[in-house]
Amino acid sequence: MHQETRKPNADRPANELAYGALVESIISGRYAPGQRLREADLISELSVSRGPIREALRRLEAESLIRAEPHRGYVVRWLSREELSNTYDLLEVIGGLCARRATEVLHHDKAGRVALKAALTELKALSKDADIMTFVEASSRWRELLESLSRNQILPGVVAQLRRPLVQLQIRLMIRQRFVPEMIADYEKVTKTVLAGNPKKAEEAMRDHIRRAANLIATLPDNDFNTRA
Amino acid sequence: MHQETRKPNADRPANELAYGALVESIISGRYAPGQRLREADLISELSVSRGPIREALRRLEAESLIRAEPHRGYVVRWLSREELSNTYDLLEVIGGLCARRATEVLHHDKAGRVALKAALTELKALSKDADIMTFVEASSRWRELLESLSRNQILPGVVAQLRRPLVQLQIRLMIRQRFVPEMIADYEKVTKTVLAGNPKKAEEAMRDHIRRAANLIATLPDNDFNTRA
DNA sequence: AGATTTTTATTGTCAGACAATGTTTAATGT
DNA sequence: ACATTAAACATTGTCTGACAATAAAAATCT
Repeated sequence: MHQETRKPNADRPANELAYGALVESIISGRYAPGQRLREADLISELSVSRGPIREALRRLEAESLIRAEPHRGYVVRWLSREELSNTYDLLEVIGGLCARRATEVLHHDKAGRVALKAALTELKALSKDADIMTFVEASSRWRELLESLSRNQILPGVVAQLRRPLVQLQIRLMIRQRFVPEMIADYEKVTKTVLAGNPKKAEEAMRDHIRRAANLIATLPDNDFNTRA
Repeated sequence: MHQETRKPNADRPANELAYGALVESIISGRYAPGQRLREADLISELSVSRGPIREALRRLEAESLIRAEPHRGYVVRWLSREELSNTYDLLEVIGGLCARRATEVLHHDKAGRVALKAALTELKALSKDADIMTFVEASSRWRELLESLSRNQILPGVVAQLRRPLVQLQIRLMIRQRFVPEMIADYEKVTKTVLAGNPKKAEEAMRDHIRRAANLIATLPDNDFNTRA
């Protein structure tokens, strides 16, 4: 019985496919902030039926990547300047916790120290290539490594959720202005402080770094932000 | 045309109804942690069809109140001791931020100061009545007031999400042992410190309070926690 | 008993229909 | 012409029924 594969696409579950495609489209900026999402469009675009699409949309709503307007559909979420600042306030204290814990853990984790150094080396090597996206990805890997070293199973998810609405802004900033050297210096400083083994200082270094990033992003012009809501 | 109300229940959207009912059942403990949720059961229990139920489940999954097991359904999430500790680490730094910011804001917000004092008074009054649930609700109101005073639009949602999996534990703790006086003393101290106007001290007081709460919950016996995963 | 196949239960997906609601356009009254 | 109201339209929300895909349980064979 070697029939053709039928309508239900067997490669990947339709709901995950829809969810993944939507996340991709949103954080890449292909769906502009404020843009309305119509179920009918998504059906034809993704070739899955309403069920999985609606499930994916609810999921994205819960992660506050999109906002639901009853009987009107969903719109891609748009951060106001204030929300951005609020988000960074949270990221700052959470990042501080992450660095502090990682420092404590690394004290007796040689493999971790090696891995962290490697991530930094990779980051510095990439700073010469001009490609922004690969640099952003590498810096994400550095951050995620630090998060995993902090041995807090909840933290990475919280950080990811807080960061999602603002990665587009970060990328836009990097593309328009070349802050890569400053960022590299920051990553290097945090890494060294963490490896030095003083949790308090590591926490402070990470908080400084995040504050600096916040200040940089705040220099973006008004039309990158939601002024209405 | 005064026909009977048809199948589509017009009172409240079915998806919200399902979501609300499920949240209620989970955080109240009516659905025990680890319990499996079958769509068919939920359909007959809530009298809504699969669509809305599945949307609600996806939403709950995104909020990590339940965990999805592909083709096997969902189970009510169960915190391990480690996850509980991790969660409190996050709540501690976030709570500290909240208290610090609220202190700054209250410096020039008389109405806010009055409201905060009122919330504390209510809390102290309720401490005499034995009803645990109303006390827990009042303490939630106190905390939420402080969150709103902190003027961080993102913070309340993050805190709510982190707290959801552990409120049952909190309630269980309060019912088994009478820590209400200690808690009251804590709330009073934090409130006074916040009103005193020193952000640093307020932050520290709140962090101490949350750490104490974490230590109390950690005294619960093993069978309140998930030992396997 | 242990491994292999069949059965069964449940989730995952699709399609079509209609209800509920919000938006736009047309009709109406002044 | 203008504002108000009513009809038409578009889109989401819900229900139903059917079937596919998968995992767990039961039955079968060696």
